[in-house]
Amino acid sequence: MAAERSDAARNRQAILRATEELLTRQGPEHVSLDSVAARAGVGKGTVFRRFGSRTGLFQELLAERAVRIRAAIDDGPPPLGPGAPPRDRLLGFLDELAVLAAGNIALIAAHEQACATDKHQDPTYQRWHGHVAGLVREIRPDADADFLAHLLLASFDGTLVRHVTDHGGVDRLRAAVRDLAGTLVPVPAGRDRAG
Amino acid sequence: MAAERSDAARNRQAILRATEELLTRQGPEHVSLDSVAARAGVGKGTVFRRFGSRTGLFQELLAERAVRIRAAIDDGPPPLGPGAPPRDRLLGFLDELAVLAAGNIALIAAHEQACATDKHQDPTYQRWHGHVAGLVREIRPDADADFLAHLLLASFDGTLVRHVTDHGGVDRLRAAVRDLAGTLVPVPAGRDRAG
DNA sequence: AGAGAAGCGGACCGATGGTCCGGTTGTCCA
DNA sequence: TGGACAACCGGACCATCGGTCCGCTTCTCT
Repeated sequence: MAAERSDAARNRQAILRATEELLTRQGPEHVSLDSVAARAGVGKGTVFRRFGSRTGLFQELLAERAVRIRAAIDDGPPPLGPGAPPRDRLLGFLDELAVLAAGNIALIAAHEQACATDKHQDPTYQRWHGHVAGLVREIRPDADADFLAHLLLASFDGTLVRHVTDHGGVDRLRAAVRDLAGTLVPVPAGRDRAG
Repeated sequence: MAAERSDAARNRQAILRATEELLTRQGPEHVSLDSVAARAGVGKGTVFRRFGSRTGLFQELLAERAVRIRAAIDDGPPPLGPGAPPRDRLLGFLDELAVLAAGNIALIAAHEQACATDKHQDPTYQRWHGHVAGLVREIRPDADADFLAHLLLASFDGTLVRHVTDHGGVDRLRAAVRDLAGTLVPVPAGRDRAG
C-alpha cells in the first residue's frame, strides 16, 4: 500500500469534486460516469481504476461526507462520543444523521441507487448499523436490535428524506426521527416525553 | 374501455407468469424484459404495449399479489376490515404484509429497483401508506403519521426482508414488526406488552 | 366472408456501466 | 542530471438493457 502517485491523487480529487458538482446540479439518476469523467477532465478508465465501479464512487463520496460523524462517535465528546448514556448517544447520532441526510439528498439517493442490490454491504452503512444496533441492544436487550437498527436507519432513505424535507424542512425530519427513536427506546426510569 | 381482445389477454397472462417464474428462478436484477418476452413466447414490443415499462410490469404484478389483502381491508371482517379498533387493524394489516413480503422477496426487490426514483408513486404503495397513516393518525394524532407510515412500511424493504428471514424466517419478521408497531402505537388504556 | 381495428414481433436505437491496451508521466536510483 | 521502469492515463470499444417503431397478422363484428 505505497502512497498514491501524485497525478493519481490529483485525479481522485478531481473526480470526487466533479461528482459532487454534478450531483447538486442535476438529479442523481442523471449522473453518468461518462459525464463525471468529462467534467473531471479525465478519461473514463481513470474513474474505474480509482473507484472500481459506480457503486464504489458513491460509497467513497458518502464515506468522505460522513467522516466527521465517524470521528465524533469513535472518540469525540459526549453525547455522541463514548461515555454518555446509550439513549443520549443514540438520539444524538440519529440527529446528526438527519442533518447529514437532509444536506446531501442527492448523494444519498445516488448512493442507494448504486448500492441497490447490496445496500447492507456498504462499509459506512455497516458502521452506522453496528453503532445503532449496539446502542439499542444495550437499552432494550429484549428487542430485535438488528432489525430495529435497520429500521431506524431507513429514516434516511433518499426518497423519504426528500419527501419529508420538502414539506417541513430539516426540522421536521429531525423532530420525526427524535420522536421515533424516543418512542422505540424507553427512558431508563421516569416520565416519557409528552407531545 | 372495451374488453381486451382474447389474444391480448392471453399474452398478458403469459407475460405475468413468465415474470413470476424468472423472478423465482434467478435474482431479481437479472430479469430483463428481453428474457421475460422470450420466456413468455411473445415479442418485446408486446410487453411494453401491455405494461408500459419495466416499472409498470412489476407494479401490476405486485398489485395482483396484494389484491387479497386489499379486499380484506376494504370490506372484509375485522380485525383487518372496517370496524375493529384502529390498533388491531394496524397490527393485523402489517402482519399480513409481513407474510406477503416474506413470500415474495424477489418480487419486492424487483419492484423496488424498478420504482427506484418514484417509489412513492406506486398505487399499491400509496394505498398501503394511506391506510397505515390513517390508522396511526387515529391513534396518535400528535405524531407525524405520514412519516411513521412510511417508516413502518420500510420494514418490508426487499433487502431487509431477505436479511431478516434468512436468519429467523417469516416469524422473526412478523415478531419484529409486531413489536415495532406495538411500541410505536400506544395501547389505548392499560398495560403494555411485557417481554 | 370481408373489412377494419387491435395487436404483434423483432429489428433498431441511445445510453450506460465496464474493459483493454498502446502511449504517457511520475518516481527513484545512480 | 539522466535514464529506466512501474504506475498511470485516456478514450475507443463492448455487451446489455430499457424503450420505440412500423409493416404484417389476427381477432371481432356484422
